[in-house]
Amino acid sequence: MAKNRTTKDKLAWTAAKLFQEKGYEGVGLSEILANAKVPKGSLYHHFQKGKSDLAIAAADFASREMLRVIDDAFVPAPDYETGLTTLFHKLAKLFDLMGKWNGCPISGTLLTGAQNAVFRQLSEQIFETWITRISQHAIRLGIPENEAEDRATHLFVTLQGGWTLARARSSSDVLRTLPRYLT
Amino acid sequence: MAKNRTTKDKLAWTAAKLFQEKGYEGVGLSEILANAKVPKGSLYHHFQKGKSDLAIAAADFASREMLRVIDDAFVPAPDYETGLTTLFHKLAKLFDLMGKWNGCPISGTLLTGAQNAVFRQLSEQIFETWITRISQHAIRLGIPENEAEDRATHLFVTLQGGWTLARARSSSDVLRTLPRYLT
DNA sequence: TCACCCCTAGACCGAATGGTCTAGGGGTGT
DNA sequence: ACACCCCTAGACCATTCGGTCTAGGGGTGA
Repeated sequence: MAKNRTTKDKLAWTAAKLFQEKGYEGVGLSEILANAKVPKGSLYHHFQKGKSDLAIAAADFASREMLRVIDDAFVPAPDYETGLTTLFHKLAKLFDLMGKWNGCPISGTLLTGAQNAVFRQLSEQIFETWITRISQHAIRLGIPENEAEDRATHLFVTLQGGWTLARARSSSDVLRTLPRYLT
Repeated sequence: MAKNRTTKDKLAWTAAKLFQEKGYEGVGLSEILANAKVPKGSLYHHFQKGKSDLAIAAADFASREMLRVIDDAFVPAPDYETGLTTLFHKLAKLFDLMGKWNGCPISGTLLTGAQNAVFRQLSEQIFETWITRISQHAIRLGIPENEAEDRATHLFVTLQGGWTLARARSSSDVLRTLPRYLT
């Protein structure tokens, strides 16, 4: 987790954490403010549109962190399968650390609540970024180019679904068994 | 979709629909009441604990419908692979019908919002019901018993993740390509 | 040292939230 | 025909929601 150097960062970080736990609609501004120990005036100074701008910043924040985890798993890996297995194990550990409750930071923040074209579009863009990144690692690790995108999508889908099941079960075990299906 | 014979059913059905669209926290009581054309007094007569009881009824409702779709796909299938492919195609069609926005009715209703032990537990129970049902079909269609649970879990995870990606992309295409990974 | 301005601080706002409570309409059993 | 009671109906409640606005603290540049 990054640190809260500035007030703006602190807000984005706190919001990301809370949205992931309870979803966009499930968190009130007052709760975010109280957690970040920042007054309302500061929020609206840094994020003119208020809660929705904050959600975008939070999603961006979370996405960058996810990309970091992906890189950490795949960069040192000798092949795609090893990288992927490491990724799932890393995420299982993360899941446990977060109290076995949190959902996907992106769908929890952007795909919850009323239809919002901007949110939906941003979530799509972020997901494609993840898939592309995984795909690049796959190619680098010897997966044929015409297969890589497909493999990456499969991985993403499995991860997304596995996380949901893990959440319902309150157990990260599923996440650790999933690589079996992807090799 | 079942019909709204009684006021109670109408409420559960309307709530299920709305929770699936916007999540538990994203829907107000007043919106449900207006859509169902039912006064508040009736709601609290049929569901003493109010919104949370309504969510439980809605999830139950949605779960039964999902089981029906699963059966519809697998019962006439000659083998597991065919059944599974039919299931994904049926759900893709459903996804399109619902305006390409709705999420999983269970996670949207129960796994959104603040930590709630009852909701979490119910979601787990419902998901396991689905997996068990799929597993039973698998066995009936010739999958070895010691593999069936595993295959069913894999299917569920793929479905759950695929639906999320379909939602972000506003396209049911992914859902149609997923069976490829499951055979 | 002083003026400037970025940012913090929180009081305040109307609207909407989930929930409670009292009345009364209308179908049913006798 | 009457009494009973299930259910509808919606006014009303405190609380919280997201958002606006004015004041002032405090660091920086000249």
